[in-house]
Amino acid sequence: MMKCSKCNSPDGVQRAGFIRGRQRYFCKLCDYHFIDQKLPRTPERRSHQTTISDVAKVLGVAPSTVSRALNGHADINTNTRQAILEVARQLDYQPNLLAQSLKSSATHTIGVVIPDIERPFFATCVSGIQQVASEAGYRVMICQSKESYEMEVSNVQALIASRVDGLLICHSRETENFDHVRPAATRGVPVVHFDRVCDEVETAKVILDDWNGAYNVTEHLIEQGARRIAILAGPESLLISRNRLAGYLSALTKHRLPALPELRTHINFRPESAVAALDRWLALPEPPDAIFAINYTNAFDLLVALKERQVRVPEEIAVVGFGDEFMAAMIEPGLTTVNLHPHRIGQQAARLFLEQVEQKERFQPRTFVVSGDLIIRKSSLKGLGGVFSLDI
Amino acid sequence: MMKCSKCNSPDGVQRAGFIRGRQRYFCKLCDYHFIDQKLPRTPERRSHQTTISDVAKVLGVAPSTVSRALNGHADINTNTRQAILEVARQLDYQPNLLAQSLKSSATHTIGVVIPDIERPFFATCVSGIQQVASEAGYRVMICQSKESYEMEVSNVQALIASRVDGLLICHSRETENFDHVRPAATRGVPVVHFDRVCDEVETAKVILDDWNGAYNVTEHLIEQGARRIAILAGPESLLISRNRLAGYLSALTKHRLPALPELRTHINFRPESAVAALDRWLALPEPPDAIFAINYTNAFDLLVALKERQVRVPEEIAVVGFGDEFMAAMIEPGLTTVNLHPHRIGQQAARLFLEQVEQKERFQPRTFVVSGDLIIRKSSLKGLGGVFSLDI
DNA sequence: AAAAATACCGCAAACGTTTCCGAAAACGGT
DNA sequence: ACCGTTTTCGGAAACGTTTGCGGTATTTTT
Repeated sequence: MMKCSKCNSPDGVQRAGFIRGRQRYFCKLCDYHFIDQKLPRTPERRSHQTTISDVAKVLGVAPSTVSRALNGHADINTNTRQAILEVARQLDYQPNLLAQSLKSSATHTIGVVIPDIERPFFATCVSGIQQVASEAGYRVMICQSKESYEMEVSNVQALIASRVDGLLICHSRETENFDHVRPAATRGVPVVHFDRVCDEVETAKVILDDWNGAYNVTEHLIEQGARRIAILAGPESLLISRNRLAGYLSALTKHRLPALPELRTHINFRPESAVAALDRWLALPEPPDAIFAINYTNAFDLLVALKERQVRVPEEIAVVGFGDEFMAAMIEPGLTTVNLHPHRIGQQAARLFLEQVEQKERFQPRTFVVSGDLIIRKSSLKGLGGVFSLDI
Repeated sequence: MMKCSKCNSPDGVQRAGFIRGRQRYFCKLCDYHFIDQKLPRTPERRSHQTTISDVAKVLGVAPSTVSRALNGHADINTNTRQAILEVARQLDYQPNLLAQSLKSSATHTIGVVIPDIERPFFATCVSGIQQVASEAGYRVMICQSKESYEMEVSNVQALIASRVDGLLICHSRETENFDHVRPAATRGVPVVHFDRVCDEVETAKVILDDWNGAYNVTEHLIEQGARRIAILAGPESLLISRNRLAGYLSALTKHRLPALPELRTHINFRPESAVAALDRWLALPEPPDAIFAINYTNAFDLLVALKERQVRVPEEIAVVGFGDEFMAAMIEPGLTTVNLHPHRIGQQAARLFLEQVEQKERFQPRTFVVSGDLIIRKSSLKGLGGVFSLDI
């Protein structure tokens, strides 16, 4: 018969049902329930990681002493500290960051949400973020929304649940509701917006200087002798679209050129729409002599389509884009664009986060503007077309 | 006088030095040390997150009951469970993943180390990894080695310290020692290599089919009528370089073409070296009629240099690259390349990790080969040059 | 009616740190 | 010898979960 695991005798032991598939017993003498075979408390821990307690045990000191020694606390004797450091080195002790994070509720991790890592602009932003972050001892967790509002929200929630120390986000194109980045939703986790920002929530922001970039690029076209400058703008709802349009219009006004409505088209950035707009312009009695595409991929679409249609660039029509990528220099003719410095944008976003961590409640949300540089290549050099050598 | 905080009387209380800047007292009657003003144990917790205990307290049940209810355990009464779920919803309870991870020693995070996120190939790999990972409920932590061995090692260590569940790595160009990815160093964390793998450590690997890709692209050139096919190879030490060279040589042999030593150049992928090699070839009494650049950026360098030198592509010299990127389709003439499917590579690497997690010790490391597809564009269509329309 | 089984839930020990508080010993000045 | 001081260290609680096992009430079976 079964022996009571307390009094160690079989007297008074009776069965008492099953629990989780195992037979249970009851000792009347001891008034004690028990199971036939207990599991060992720690079943041969797989790949044991050295802990503070292990170090402490070797030296016969308390875990708290080891912790203090490792963290450079003052209250520890120099000899003790040396001994502890030595043992820790020998045992290859590595602090468990999870435990540290749980205790301190700081993960030293920042979450980044971007629409698409495959787009060079965002990849470069991430690179900038990561550089600043890793220099400050932060790790980076990256999520892609793939331009979907739902994915964006779920990414934000996942990052918050992972207890990131901060959230750097560039909204998806679909996003119109921003409740998921409000302090209530992020549980007070600092949020920094970059590139596609939103006004509804008071956060630190990094934006690029759309207005000035568009102004400069338009002015450049005018200086090249263009008088009928078309603009291939994006959706009117988009802030970047509005700002770039405004810069373009200001440059026209400044140089006393009329803003012709037939030379302004809003598209959704799709290649087909860009080509369709081009064909409408080419069919005009007086086609444009320059086109400003506010999206860099559309500028490429135009270059290709113009070549197919045997229109000489820049002599007949100059083309400028917005956003300088590797390709802009490689294509023939080289594309004149504004370098948006995505690396700087990322760096700055990360710096704003660090600032916020340091200043805590004292931090005043502010907006940092990263200005672009005009990069002149062949596609816009009407006057001097062909004279310049390839700019690679 | 100071009152003893135990017997609450000033009798027998005497000062007993300072500790951490604060006056200490000693009550002789109680044999008890104390400080003048104790800190409250929990000084108004900032932004309190709802915990299991909070939910438990509301309902007057034990935290363990709440835990079981939320995790769908069997031992909970339906009414109790409903009530707990309801309260958890009301209090917006979100489990603390840090605590869960600490307990289960599983973070549901995988670490990825790549040379450079700004390179489209790697960005796309990451995208593939992330898609598979997030579908399986894993988060992704990304590090860049920037082609530096030291950074790679420190990235690996940081990820291991963060207790990632797995490590997906593409080595830097500098890396020749692989101790940092050995099981001892990664503390048993599963490692999956992709793209740039190493033979020294027994891990799951995902590689691209360099040999076949090179073979196919070379054969394609031969079919187009090329007979003097030059190869712009990479450093001989690189595995990809050797494999692609071997594929190229096999295609030549298969078609009974001689492998001419003067048409083979090993470079370090630098644009200047590519152009220098080209100029040497053009100076030959009998220049090549096709060039296979095993690196896609070098293929672009060649196209640009050939245009500068007024050499017609593909009529005089055909050019093919390796690795299909956005640009290959955009440039004029379109570049014939092998699509390496970086997205699939990433997906497969993530899948191998998931497999390893599932099978645990039973997992047999295996190597998965992702084969490339030949993408034919204008730059190699010698026979039919100009007939095809732009492939965008 | 006693024994056995079931259903449900609580206690407490972990996971690995950090840190508040107090103890003990050593020290120094009357 | 006494008292105040300093130095150094240990105990234990806490961070928020999960989970093995035991207790109790209720139901079912002999």
